[in-house]
Amino acid sequence: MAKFDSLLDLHFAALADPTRRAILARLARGRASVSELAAPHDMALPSFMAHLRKLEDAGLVISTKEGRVRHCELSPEAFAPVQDWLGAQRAIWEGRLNRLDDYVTRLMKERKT
Amino acid sequence: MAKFDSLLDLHFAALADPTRRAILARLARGRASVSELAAPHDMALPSFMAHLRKLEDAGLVISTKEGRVRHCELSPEAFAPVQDWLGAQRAIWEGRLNRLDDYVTRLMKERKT
DNA sequence: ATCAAACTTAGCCATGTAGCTAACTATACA
DNA sequence: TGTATAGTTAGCTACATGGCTAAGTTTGAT
Repeated sequence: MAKFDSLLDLHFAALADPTRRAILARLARGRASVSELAAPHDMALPSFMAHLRKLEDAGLVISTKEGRVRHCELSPEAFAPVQDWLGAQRAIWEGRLNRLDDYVTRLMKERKT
Repeated sequence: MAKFDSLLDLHFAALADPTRRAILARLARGRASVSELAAPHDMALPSFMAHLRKLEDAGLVISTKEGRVRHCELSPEAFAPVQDWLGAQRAIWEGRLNRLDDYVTRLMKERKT
C-alpha cells in the first residue's frame, strides 16, 4: 500500500474482505449494535471490532455510543467515490470502444468507395 | 483476508492500490507492453511485475507474450462483479430508504385521519 | 556468435493484516 | 452495592504485501 492512503485505497481495501462486505450488507438493512453485527460471525469480539474500525476509518460506517452499546450505521454516500472511479474507468473503456467502432465503420465505408 | 479468496476479494484488493489503479486506467486507453506500462512508475521492474500479476490473478488484466515482450490488455468484463456488488448494496440501501419513505408517508396520512 | 533488450526468478527485509487470549472499563440492573 | 453486559485495550503470533537487488532466461538485432 502507498505511504499516504487515499480515500479510494481505504475504500477498496475495506471492501476486500467478506466479513466487512457482510457487515455493510447487514447495515444496508438498517442500523445495529456491535454485538448484533458480530453475532453471525464466528470470531472473537476484538477481531470483529478491528473489521468495524476499518470500515469506520474508510468512512463507510458511522457509529455512536449510547450508554454501553455502540450503534452502527451505513454512511449515506458511502460508495460514491468507489462507484465514481469505476464509472470513470468504464467511460474511458467504452469511449475507446466507441472510437474503435467509429474507426472500423469509417474503414468499411472507405473500402466501399 | 479470508482463507479462500473469492473473486470479489481479489478484485477489491487489486483495486486498493494506486499503482494498480493507474495501470488499469492506462490499459483502458489500449493495450501496452510491460515496459510501456512500467515507465511512469518509479519502481524496480520486479516490484512492478508483482502488481501486474495481481491484476492478472484477479482476472482484471490479460497478457500474452509475443517474442520477448508481454502485451497486456484490460479484461473486457473486468469490473462487472465489483459494479454488480456495489449496485446490489445500493439497491438494498435505496429499497430501505423507500420503505422508510413509505412508512413516513403512511404515518403522516394516519395522523391526518 | 555476441550482445542488448525485455522480462523472470530467487531471495531478502520491513511493515501491515487478521486472528487470538487475557485483562480492563463503563453502564445497567437487581 | 454487587454483578452481569457490552465494549475496549494490550499484547501476542502467523502470514501477506510491497519494496529491493542480483542473477538468470529468452529473443531480436548485428
